[in-house]
Amino acid sequence: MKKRVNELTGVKEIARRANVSIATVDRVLHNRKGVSKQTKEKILGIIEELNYEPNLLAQRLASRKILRLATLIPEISKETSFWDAPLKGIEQADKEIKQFGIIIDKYFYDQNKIESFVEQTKIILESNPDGILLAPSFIEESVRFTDKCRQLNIPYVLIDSDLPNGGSLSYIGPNLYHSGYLAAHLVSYLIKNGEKILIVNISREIDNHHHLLKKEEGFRAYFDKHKKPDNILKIDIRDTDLKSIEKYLSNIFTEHNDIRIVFVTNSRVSKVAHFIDSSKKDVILIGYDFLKENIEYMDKGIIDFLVCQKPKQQGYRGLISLYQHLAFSSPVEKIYFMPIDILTKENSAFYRN
Amino acid sequence: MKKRVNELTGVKEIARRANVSIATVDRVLHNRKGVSKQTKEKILGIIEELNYEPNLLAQRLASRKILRLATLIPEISKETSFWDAPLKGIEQADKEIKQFGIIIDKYFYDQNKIESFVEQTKIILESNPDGILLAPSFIEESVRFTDKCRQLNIPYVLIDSDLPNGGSLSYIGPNLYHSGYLAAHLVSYLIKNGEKILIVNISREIDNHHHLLKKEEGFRAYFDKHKKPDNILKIDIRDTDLKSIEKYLSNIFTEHNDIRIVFVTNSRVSKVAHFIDSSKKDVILIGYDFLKENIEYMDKGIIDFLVCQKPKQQGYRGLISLYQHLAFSSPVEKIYFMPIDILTKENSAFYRN
DNA sequence: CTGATTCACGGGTACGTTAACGAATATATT
DNA sequence: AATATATTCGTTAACGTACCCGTGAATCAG
Repeated sequence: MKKRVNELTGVKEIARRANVSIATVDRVLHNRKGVSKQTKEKILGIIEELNYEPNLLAQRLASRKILRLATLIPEISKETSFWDAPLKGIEQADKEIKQFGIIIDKYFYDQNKIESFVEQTKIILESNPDGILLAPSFIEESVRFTDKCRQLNIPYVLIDSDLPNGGSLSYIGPNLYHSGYLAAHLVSYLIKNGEKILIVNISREIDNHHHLLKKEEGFRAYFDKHKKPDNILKIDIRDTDLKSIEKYLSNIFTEHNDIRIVFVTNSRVSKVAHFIDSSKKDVILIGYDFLKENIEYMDKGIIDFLVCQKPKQQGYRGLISLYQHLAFSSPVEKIYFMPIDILTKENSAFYRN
Repeated sequence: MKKRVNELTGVKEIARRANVSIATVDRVLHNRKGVSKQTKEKILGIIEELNYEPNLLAQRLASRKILRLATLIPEISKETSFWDAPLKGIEQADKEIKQFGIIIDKYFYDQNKIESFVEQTKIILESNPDGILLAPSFIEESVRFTDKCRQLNIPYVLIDSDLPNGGSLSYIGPNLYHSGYLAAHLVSYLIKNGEKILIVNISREIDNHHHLLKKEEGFRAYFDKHKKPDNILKIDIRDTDLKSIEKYLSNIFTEHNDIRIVFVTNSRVSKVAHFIDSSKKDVILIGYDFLKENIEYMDKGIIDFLVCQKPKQQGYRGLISLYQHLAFSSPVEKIYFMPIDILTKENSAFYRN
């Protein structure tokens, strides 16, 4: 540890070289008006020459601005604990940037109630935040909301699924199509001739369903492009309670006793696992997401593979992106696809969500 | 954006409540001497009460300390570009924390020359850094070096492989055993009865070899615990040039024409891929690391799976840990195992190293 | 009892940046 | 020409913390 040497950087040095006060340098740096063209260019030249970079610490410290960010994601329901992870990411980001003068207000909606979503968006707009992190489950309503945000010049970041209207500061989430494609690729290693594949979609709300269709599309696309297995079955289940699900599954398994691979297009795979487990079927089960209940079935050897896309990171990165954009106007990747992680019994213990 | 409200936090508020000056509060915070027991306790009480957390920005800004960190990793050789990734991580960390008064000096050694390693450690010790990031390829010499560091009270973080003497601030890297175990688990899905597995170790230096043995051990352990495949072959190749490697492989493939799975225990898998490709063998090839040449063979369909452990993150996290420990004495995970990532042709494009 | 030493504490400046406020000069208006 | 208005710039007080230096009081040595 040494004393800091007297470096010749910073606004002070720039001011000295330009024979002006630091206030003038500051004006140029934030290109505010009140500086003659001449001196402005002179200062810009010196900034270039020194390739000055502002001290972020001092910047944030001296800035009396407070940034208020709002997050809107589904509440954690009994049906699925998926949204626990993004929330954790949000909380972590909150903790890290709280000191930097950032206030984060968290809002939640019920994934089964569109009204709750709309209501929360209204509350958020009234609070007039500086930026928004949104998980847009309901497409139409989300489009309306984000259009409004653009009108009001409030930047927003989307996580988990994208919207068709564009204009977000960034999308951070999975490439659904490719995650399905990957799953099919895995399956291609696992399946033998004559065996059947079963695709299982479990979802109540139509909007979320769109999510699943994208994955299914990718899944099928793989087999269209490569050697097609003899038979791909599919079942859509619109109830999310265990009993209904088991009934549907039981039916289709009775009808087809040569199903070898089961691909569940979302995190409800644990419910399918419950059925497979109790009915002692010998199938390979592939599903989505690093949830406690899924991991348990993986450890038991019922679920073979889980595809996962770092939901916690999505929340975390989303907020950090907003913060960096607002505080330092740093560039943000417009589309940030999460990696498509493959989990098995043997690497899940090391996974970082 | 609003003005910051007049909050009553910070040393000033503590000082006000305790009827002392901020200097005294500061003394207590850094528990330096010069404060009577009475007032110290009073101040500590108030700190507790407000659950005061120091403003890290102001802390770093006001601190005249400069932290100097040294990194020592293998240089990027023609033989393998593996160390490019950790270096990138180091550079990224450098960029991010440069402003916080951190100077990072990078040192490199030749993985084929122990002397170069020893020499660099000497230079580093002479420079008397505040912390060290080390990739300890040569075990014995590294132990000697780190023992010295502990004597001198210089904290160090290990990446990529751990050392037996303990005492590091943190180990950040793979769990080699489990990565081999995982690979075997994958293989168990892919292999059919009667087919043979070939393990390929390619390494010149004995020390690095230890790395590979750990993976092999994990790999074999899986099959010891589960149904054992009929035949696991193994070949140790001590030359790293393509020609020698191909000769060895050619021999063993001639001898055994029913090898179905090839498991290469490190990143040199691309050289094996070259052989497989040109000799048109139909085998499943599993190897390590997200290197350009490996990805190319994966895209061509020659390499089926790559196991990868975020080498860039290792460099990045290592430095960040050191920084946080030294600057804020924040707690650091003693062992941080990287996730064991499975890459295939279909998810490698989304991978973040 | 005097001088030196130690102890407990406060004053004040610095870190690099922001931005409110106001001064000085130039230009426009009547 | 006198006044009003714009333009261009400097002074200065923050932001929250670190730490040097100085002061007064208590304690100790001789």
